[in-house]
Amino acid sequence: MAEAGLANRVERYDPRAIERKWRDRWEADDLYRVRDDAPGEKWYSLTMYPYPSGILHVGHWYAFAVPDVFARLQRMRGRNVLFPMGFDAFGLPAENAAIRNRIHPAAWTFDNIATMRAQYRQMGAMIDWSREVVTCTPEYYRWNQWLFLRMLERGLAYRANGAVWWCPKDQTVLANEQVLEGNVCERCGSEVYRRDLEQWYFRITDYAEELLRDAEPLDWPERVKTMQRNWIGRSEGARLRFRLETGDDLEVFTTRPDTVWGATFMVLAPEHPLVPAITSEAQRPAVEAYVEQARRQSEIERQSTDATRPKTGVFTGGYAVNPVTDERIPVWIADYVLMGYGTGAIMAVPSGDQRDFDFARAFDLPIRVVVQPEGEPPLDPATMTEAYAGDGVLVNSGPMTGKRVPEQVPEIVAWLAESGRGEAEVTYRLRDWLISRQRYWGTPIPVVYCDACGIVPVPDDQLPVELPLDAEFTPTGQSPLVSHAAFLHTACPRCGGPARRETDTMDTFVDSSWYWFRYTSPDDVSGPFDPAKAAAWTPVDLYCGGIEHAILHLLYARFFTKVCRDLGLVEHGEPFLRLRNQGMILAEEGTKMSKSRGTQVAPDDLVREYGADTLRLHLMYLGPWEQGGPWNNRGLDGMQKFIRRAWTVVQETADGPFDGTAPEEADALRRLTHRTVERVTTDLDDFQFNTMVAALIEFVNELMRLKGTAVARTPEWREALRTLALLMAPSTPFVAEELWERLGGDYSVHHQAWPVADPALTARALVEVVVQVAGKVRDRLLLAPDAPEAEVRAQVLALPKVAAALSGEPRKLVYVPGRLVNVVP
RNA sequence: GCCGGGGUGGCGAAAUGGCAGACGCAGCGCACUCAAAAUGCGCCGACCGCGAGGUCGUGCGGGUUCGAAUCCCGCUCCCGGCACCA
Repeated sequence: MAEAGLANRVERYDPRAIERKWRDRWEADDLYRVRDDAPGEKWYSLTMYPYPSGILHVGHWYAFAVPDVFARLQRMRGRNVLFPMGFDAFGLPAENAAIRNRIHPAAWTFDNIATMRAQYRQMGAMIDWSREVVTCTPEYYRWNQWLFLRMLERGLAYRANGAVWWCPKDQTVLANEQVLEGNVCERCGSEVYRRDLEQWYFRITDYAEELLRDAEPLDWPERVKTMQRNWIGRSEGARLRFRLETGDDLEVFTTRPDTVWGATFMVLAPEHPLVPAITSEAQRPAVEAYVEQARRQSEIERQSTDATRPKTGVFTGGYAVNPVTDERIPVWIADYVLMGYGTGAIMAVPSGDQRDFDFARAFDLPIRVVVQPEGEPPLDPATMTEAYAGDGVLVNSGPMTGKRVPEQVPEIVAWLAESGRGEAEVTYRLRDWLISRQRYWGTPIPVVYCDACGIVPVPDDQLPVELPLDAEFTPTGQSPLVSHAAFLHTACPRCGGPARRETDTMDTFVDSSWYWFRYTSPDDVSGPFDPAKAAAWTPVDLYCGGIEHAILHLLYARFFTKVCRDLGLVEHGEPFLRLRNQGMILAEEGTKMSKSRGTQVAPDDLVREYGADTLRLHLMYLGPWEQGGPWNNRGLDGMQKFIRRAWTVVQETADGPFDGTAPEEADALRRLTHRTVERVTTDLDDFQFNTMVAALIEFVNELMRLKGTAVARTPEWREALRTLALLMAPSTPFVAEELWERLGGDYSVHHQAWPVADPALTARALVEVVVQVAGKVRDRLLLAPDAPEAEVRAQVLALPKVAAALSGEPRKLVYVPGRLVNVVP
């Protein structure tokens, strides 16, 4: 009978039943509802919201379940934690899926959201769904429009000509990703080309300096900061003025104003506005042909072309005057000069710049040495094989000859400025943000075009400009909204006359540039968010997401935050104080997971078989979270085994009685418990989830070893079991709740305080100290961690193994208390 | 080309100046079982040795140190980012 009773008491671990039970209970109790006024210091943990692409794969779990562990730790520490969730619901894939399957993008999107929402519930993440944000709803994108209008008022949104892809057959603009290799339209296969069209831009370049400077103190991965720094691309130099023979001034930007005496020709970007004016009649056909050919290449293509590609270009027939030498120098055009950077024109100094050197050699243009490296034989233009861009002394440089560079560059710039030839300038690589998209599934840009009044913003009280759901979005070669008469034709808000709406929509990166503010007041109808609530919750304390957003999203989000600050909506200028990037989960063979090749791993099947807790642990245990790596199914069994062992220990020993004594063993157990608390806590704080799990496993392994001994009847054992449930709560929320209940704890384990390690108990009473002779381990000693050196020395030298390895007196003895002794012969 | 990150058992990894390989997977052995599964316990870098034990070992070559996977110099391979930005 007794045996049967015992067998009944030890239930089998059944993840499906346990997880269903607690999921229902938590939802019924609204366990994860976040209250603005709850006690505790606020903690805003944010994970990049997903695109509703269909179903969750393990990558989504990796990105979300692991940060959930961290957020749960903060909550148990007594913080008031916001850990919200939403969907980045506008975008190209919905439109493409709609065209392919003939369903409406809205239907496709909301179906996917429903599926994915249910999957996130499986995960056991502590999401407060009442704060969910879905960006394709008018309640959300209305505020994209509102923010756009505020930016328009301040000149931060503007309309300008920009080069875009144009398909002559479909008569439409194409997105960059619709242009296939060889500059071919993805729909009709026609050759496409660049065309200047008016587009909307955000003036992010106004914030270039601030974006650069404010990134420095952020607790972000260094590589992300470096990528942003490079993207912004600050260059110090000077703007110099050259006089053209047509009478126009031609301005150039250079980082080497000290080399202007070596400028022997000039090069303009093919699109430069002065090209037609400076071109001679004799050269005009060649110039026009070159300009036309350059137009067919995208800016991206031109920028990313290998720098070793042979230089191409054409002489315009025109000349400029070098402002310091008064020499007449030829003006060329070449596609290695980019219209979008600096002034779109350069002074070419072939002796000091490799590109100019290559160009000069290709077209037999003069080269003059102006910087001579010190202590080297004089450079000779006739025999040089490459440009010299290093330090040195100026030669052939009129009054500045003999100046050392770079030390004396400021003096040279001052001299140039005094004589009116130019001035110091800082230039950035960053371009303004082109937000127009000739696409349907996005936020309509809230302006109208009136023949009488021009561009007229839609007044705030007419927002949102709703995206019509009955638009014909199958491909006709036209932007969908253009053919929607009821949308297109409207009355001018200013004069009441007939007007046309803007039919372009906004880049979906606009949606994600402020969404975390919306979580703080998702139902606000008076503004994008409630400034008081935003002030209470933001900036975000911890932002988690993929490294692929290192530049665009994170830069745009920082820009929007600064704009919101300048609009008086928030006080801070940086949205995310701490950033962590998860690595990518790859398919088992180490390649990217792919839907089409069937290498995606579906978490639902794994949850059915193992439960969410096991899957969460497995993802944490795969390796360092910031590194990612190939998926494997096998490790799941190990994690399941760990949970079952924890389960077994608790089931078998939870009922006590805990009235026994075992002085030495109980003391050792307490020390182990506290040491485990310390390891788990510091590993979680350091985002080292894999070693955190290892600490839990070691703890359970030890409890397994001890469960049949007297120590399992002591109060210390009860403390150990309760601590185990608490330490498991963030990682395995379901089974931890079940164990906690079994241990008689108050509901819920997720409302308990995180255990704190007592430093007096984390130290071992005795430690094994390694004894080395000449750096080789010869023996070990059990010593108190603070044993005095004299005593240790005597003990060590008395060891037979040490004596054997040593002849005579040691030269030296190194003692690191609690670690090792090294005897140096 | 420039800037990051990395190279440790059969595999994922740990150790960031102090016992290399914690922990897990796989494998092997034992117990339980009629048997298998499940579970529990043990072994598990290479070489030499019957054994006690010894020698070697963290991509390669050097250096610093009583002591190096860890720090420094040089090289090599892999991954990521940027790349004609004047």
